Amino acid sequence: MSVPADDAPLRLRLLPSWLLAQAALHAQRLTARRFDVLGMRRSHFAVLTALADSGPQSQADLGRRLAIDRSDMAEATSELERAGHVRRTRDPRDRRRNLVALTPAGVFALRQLDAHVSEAQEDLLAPLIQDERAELLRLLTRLVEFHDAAR
Amino acid sequence: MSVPADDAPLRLRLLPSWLLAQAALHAQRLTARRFDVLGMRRSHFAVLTALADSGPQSQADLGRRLAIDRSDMAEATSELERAGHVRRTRDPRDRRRNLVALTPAGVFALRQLDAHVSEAQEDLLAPLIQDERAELLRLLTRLVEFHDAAR
DNA sequence: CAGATCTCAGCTATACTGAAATGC
DNA sequence: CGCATTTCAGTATAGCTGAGATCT
Repeated sequence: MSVPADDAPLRLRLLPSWLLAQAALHAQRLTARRFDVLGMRRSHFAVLTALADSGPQSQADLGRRLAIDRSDMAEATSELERAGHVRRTRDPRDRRRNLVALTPAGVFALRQLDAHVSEAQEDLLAPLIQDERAELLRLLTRLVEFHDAAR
Repeated sequence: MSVPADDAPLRLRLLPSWLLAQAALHAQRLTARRFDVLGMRRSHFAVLTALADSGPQSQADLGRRLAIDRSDMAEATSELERAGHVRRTRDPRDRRRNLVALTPAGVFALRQLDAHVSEAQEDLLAPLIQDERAELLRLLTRLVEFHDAAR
């Protein structure tokens, strides 16, 4: 039985950036499958989640919050609108902005997505016990916050 | 000061797959810059490292070791060959196989890459102390090995 | 005027699939 | 024959850039 993690050169196996890339790839495969079934992608889930969390927002705000590019936000929002999951309206107080808001169908879709995403997390973290999961989250959060701030 | 990690919805901030994606993206930005300067990409570095570690190998073996697709391996190998960093020869004992071997220029390039990659790791892990770095490596390795095995 | 927002066209890297040619 | 290896063409996603139109 020969698998990458066993056979990869030691230099790579000990390289944080390589490990992160491999782990993220596994995570992405686990979630992508589920999003696919519902005809969605990660960015759609992120946008719906942000709207449920903080209410109607402009695309620019969503993009900043979710670290999604303005250009990709425009596309994702269009797709969500076409699917009936969000409504886009001109912000009357600043007519440059699109106010994006959840529709009832969007709320429903998000509930389905949440269930699928939770399953994927369980699959992803299967090899770790509770304390290890918490520690991994803590360390990743520390990394992400540090590098987000340094921009 | 508003940055994604502070403002992102709590559901996302606590989502392992999301955190992994964000962390891997930061890691990738840190390494990509350095590879770019040398006209290389991550797969080139991985291939050179595997060849330095275990000697001449077929593309199929390299692909399995490094979790790089056969198709992408063919392209990366061609690019490395064009740059003079590897030599491709038909394996006389199995003429389906390309034996890929490091050239002196490849050894030299790898030394440069190693230095740049090490810098990037330091930048990436800056917010963590030694014990935390070791723990992160341990947890990521556990994750990756588990999911590699489950294929 | 400078600067923010949105949109669109287009680019690159990465991961992956299908099929053909070749050889075991 | 079935199967492995390499190559090529093509697909999809993600991240990103530049430019133009619109608005503050």
